[in-house]
Amino acid sequence: MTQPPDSPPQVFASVGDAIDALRDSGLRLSTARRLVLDALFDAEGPVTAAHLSRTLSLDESSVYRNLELLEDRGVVRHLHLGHSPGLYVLASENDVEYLYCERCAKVTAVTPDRLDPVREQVRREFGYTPRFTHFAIVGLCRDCSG
Amino acid sequence: MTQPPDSPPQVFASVGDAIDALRDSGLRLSTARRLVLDALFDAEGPVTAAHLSRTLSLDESSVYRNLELLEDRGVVRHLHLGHSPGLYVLASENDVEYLYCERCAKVTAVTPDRLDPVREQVRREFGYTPRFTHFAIVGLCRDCSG
DNA sequence: ATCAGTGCAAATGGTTTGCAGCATC
DNA sequence: GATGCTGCAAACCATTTGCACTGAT
Repeated sequence: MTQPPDSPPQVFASVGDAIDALRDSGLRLSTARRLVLDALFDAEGPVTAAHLSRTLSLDESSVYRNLELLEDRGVVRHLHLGHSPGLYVLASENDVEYLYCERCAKVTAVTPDRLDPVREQVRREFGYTPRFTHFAIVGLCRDCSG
Repeated sequence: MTQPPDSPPQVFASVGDAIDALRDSGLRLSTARRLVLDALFDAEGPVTAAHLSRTLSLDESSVYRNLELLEDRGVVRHLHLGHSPGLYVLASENDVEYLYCERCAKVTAVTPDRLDPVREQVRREFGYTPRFTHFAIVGLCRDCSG
């Protein structure tokens, strides 16, 4: 169950910085933790816990525990594209929002400011301020909406 | 896995009509099926399979099988509000779209035409045509967005 | 009498939890 | 040496599937 801003995003320039900060807050730097952080720093985009578990040869429960801990600390966040399992990314100052094609699975990531007009329109019209960082906008991309 | 328009919505004025149509298409009218349809006709809003199973004293697998069958026939559809399990409703000519507050769980249902301007804006700007019938717009309602 | 539809039980996928041992502080 | 973190196993929730039996046609 993930509520809005779990914690303010904590952005670090490198794995080292992130680890320093974590150590300072009284956590240990285990091999698994370092591997997960490394992988997230290197990742192209959001990845699943299963993927991390497989590629890093770590137990899935351990991966989930680390991701949860990092998410609580604001270092990581997760999102859902339609029915997809949780996808994990490093948090960034301005968390990216996603559009997802439910037909061809194409994903487009955009900075929140680009969706602000949409957000504003929904807020004015319906009183809800949408957040597409955690649950993507789901629909059909240009190619699929024929 | 649910793709866009599973089938065009089949709208019936009463349970009887729906059942007639189903029988015509070669299906049997079992007690369980009738109970599920009755319950959906009577329901205030979208309900879970678990809820139907409990209140109707039917096996959950049977409920899921009936819902799936009805969804394939366009009589029923299902949706997700954030992390919620599947919620099932009768299909209607113009399927309602939902806004969901991830803080207080408030739900607002609106007719698609009211969201058309938003849809159009997203389409113009990003090339995606969002469909909020299956995955709701998730964010904060007025009261919760302080 | 046929065979679609049922309940029960077991399997699935994603995620969480309990626990005993290991490794980091 | 204390204890945070690990892997393993088992549990969890939502959903699906296999199967032998039952009941609508």
